[in-house]
Amino acid sequence: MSSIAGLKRRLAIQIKEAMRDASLQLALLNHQVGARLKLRDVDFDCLNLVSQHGSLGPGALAKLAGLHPATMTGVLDRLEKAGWVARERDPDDRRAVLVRAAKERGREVLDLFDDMNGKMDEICTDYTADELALIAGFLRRTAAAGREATATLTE
Amino acid sequence: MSSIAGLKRRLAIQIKEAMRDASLQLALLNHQVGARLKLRDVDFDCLNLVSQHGSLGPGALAKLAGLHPATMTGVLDRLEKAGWVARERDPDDRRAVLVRAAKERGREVLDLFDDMNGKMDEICTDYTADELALIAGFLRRTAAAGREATATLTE
DNA sequence: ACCAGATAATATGAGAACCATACCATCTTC
DNA sequence: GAAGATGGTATGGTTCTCATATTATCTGGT
Repeated sequence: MSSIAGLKRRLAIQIKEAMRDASLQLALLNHQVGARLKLRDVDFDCLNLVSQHGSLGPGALAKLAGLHPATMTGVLDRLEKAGWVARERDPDDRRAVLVRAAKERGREVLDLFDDMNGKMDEICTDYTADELALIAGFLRRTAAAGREATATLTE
Repeated sequence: MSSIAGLKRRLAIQIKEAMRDASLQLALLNHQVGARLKLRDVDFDCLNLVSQHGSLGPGALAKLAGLHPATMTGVLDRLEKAGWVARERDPDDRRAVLVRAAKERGREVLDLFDDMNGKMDEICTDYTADELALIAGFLRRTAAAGREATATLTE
């Protein structure tokens, strides 16, 4: 009943609930930040993917985001017009296009996340270095799990 | 340079990066799960808000989700038609409407998250009860910070 | 080298979504 | 009870999404 295993099971449930809540809240925060930047949610997600992956084609990006390729054309049109990304021709394949994030506007995003970042820093001060490393590892594993679960669902 | 404070600062940055990555991946996972259920991203978010808050009106829901009230009418029309939520009249205020999540379809969602939940359980087995409690607390504080940061941005 | 088929991206057009405004019903205050 | 506030939704114009078709380029087989 109150075995260690049972306790851990309950804690795992709490973690999943808390992660779900955090995920929802961060999505809503993204929505607000995006709104300030005149960015649609899906556009913001795509911009983040481009930032993360460095440089990739519209097709690959559409696959990652779970969007139709034609939809990605529209997303990139908006992002390019607003100066968030640039389309470059792939030197090795003249059909292909490479999307690159424009570095200049990164500061605007950071400013809007400033409040949230400050709060996260405050929270972090309450933990030891070992504890922070533990949490960082957990979050990285969670992100990886999300990536895999998404891939499983799309294949 | 390699003081404890400096180390902690670097770890805090890593945590913020990992959290941002996890948030993006979970958003993409939500997108895939939603797609299987014929749910738009925004509809899924609203459904989660209703599940979380129990019962509330379209107006309050629109405020939480950062949407225009008229948009929420469309969201609720879709959710109601597909049987995800029910609109009930508020007995105390005949203008008002109360939105309630329909319990029946919860299983469908859980099934689609089954893979992700299993992966999270696996990850959790690698931590002690104390560590899990620490992580759960951190996540709850992160969710709260997100809520506050969003509120600050919308006011 | 050439041709057939595959691949990358985008144009087109139909249907749907989003939201500003207007509107109706009901509540609250004086 | 009247005036204004509030909650929700109908309407209509703009924008977005995506299936399909199109164009340009690449690849493999002969």
